Amino acid sequence: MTVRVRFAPSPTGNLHIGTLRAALFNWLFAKAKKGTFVLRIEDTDRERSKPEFETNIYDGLKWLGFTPDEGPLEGGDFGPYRQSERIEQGVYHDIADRLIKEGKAYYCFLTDEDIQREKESAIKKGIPYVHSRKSSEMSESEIKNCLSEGKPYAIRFKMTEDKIITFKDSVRQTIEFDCSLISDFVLMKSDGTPSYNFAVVVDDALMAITHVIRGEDHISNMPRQLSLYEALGYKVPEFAHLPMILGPDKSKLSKRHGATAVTEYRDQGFLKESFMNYLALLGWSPKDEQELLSEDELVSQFDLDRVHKSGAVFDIKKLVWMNGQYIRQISDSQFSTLLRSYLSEDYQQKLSLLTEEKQHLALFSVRDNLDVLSDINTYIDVFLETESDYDSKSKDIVLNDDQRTVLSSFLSLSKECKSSEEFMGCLNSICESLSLGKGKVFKPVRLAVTARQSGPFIGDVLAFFGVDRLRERIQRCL
RNA sequence: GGCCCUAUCGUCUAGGGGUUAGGACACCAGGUUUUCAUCCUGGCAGCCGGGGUUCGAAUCCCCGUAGGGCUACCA
Repeated sequence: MTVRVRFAPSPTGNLHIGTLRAALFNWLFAKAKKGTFVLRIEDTDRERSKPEFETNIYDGLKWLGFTPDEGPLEGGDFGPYRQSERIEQGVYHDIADRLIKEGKAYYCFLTDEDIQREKESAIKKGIPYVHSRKSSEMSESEIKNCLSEGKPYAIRFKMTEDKIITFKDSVRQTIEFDCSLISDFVLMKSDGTPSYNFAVVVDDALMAITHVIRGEDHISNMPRQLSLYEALGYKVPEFAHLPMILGPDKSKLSKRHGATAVTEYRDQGFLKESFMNYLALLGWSPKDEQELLSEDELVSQFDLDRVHKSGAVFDIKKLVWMNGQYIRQISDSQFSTLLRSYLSEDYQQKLSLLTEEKQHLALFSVRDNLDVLSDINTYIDVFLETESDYDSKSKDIVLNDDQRTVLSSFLSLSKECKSSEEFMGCLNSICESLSLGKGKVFKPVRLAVTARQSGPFIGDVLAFFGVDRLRERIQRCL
């Protein structure tokens, strides 16, 4: 049987790290098993679901290349793939009706206040709250009356009592629940939309999902969902519950931690390679100790049996390190194209005025300095600022005698220099002839030439400006 | 409160009866072009606690403790 997995986000917010990691694991599993990766939009929350969030989810998936095999935009044989559209088709309504007829569900006319009162009295008595099931005892004529009066109602599922329900999780071991502790839960809300627990079971079954891979926060829903599978006579899929991704305070990663949309990481200049690689290592580990893994390596090595059980703190520092690794690893042309796209419009404009050679020099001189690609805008300033910008900074430069000596000897020795290598040769020979350490020579040159203490590789900087412009700047400092 | 899950360096993790408990990030020191970096080398640092089982426990079991999740007509 071919594997069918699904990624089922709700468009009630931008795509977040935790959600994306679930997508990644589903996608990796589908690729590894040559299965089908289904995208289902769970937009049953009419209040909070927004089209722009669905777009953001698509943007995030697209960035990493997780193209759904079936989904709202892709289509497929098990559609529609938006729950809102499935509601319109009456999918859930029909099934809920069937459960009522079979006596497995009932109309519930209790108001929020009624339920609140039940809860409070349970707390007072110190016993766990379980829904009272009052409405299920109504006679048929009572029900008809309420219905014809137009009284708002929900449809509740009658939980099996006095039963221990068990399932085997692919990540953990056997987990069991005592059903007598679980309330009759809502199948259809009073607004006619299905609840999460109902919709998820119906859709996973109807979409022939074979493996449900999702966050650990769904474990507590298992007794409800498993009871539904049983009541509906559906085949139960395999379940794998992924550990949570945590913030620095070890609670579930959320906006509180500044957990921004996945697209913001893209916009800052994290590479999709490093983002995917890092995320894969959050909750899963390969057999050997290699940590830098390509997409293909990830796919070929991924398996559910190496998924971890405990939560993992999202460590931006390691992501940054990994991003640097990939920035230095990708091809020159890839680097150049990608990096240019992160340049501000102003810098793009200024850069385009330069020769190819100078553009290349400016872009590649900072490759080792970059953590994220958008950093280019702070580094490249030294190459693109106007002469008057430079002047305003350089006028405060104060040089000592040694530094003046270095600069004058640079002036006389660098006349023939053109390339980065030639300039470095020149600087090194100054070190020797003046018996000075490299820092004593490099520093004043950089200072005089750029009016900065640090910056891109000095050889490239000198080659970029060329002898004439260097001479001009240095003489103004002396 | 009830139910469920989890527990190896600060962080991500390997290891699952006998290991000098391994790697990575971060941090510190040294070396590369005494710039910021990159890169290389070295260092610091860990099995939550208590009981059992066993010749032997970080590893298996139980109990604590801690953290997390769920307890919605959110998903």
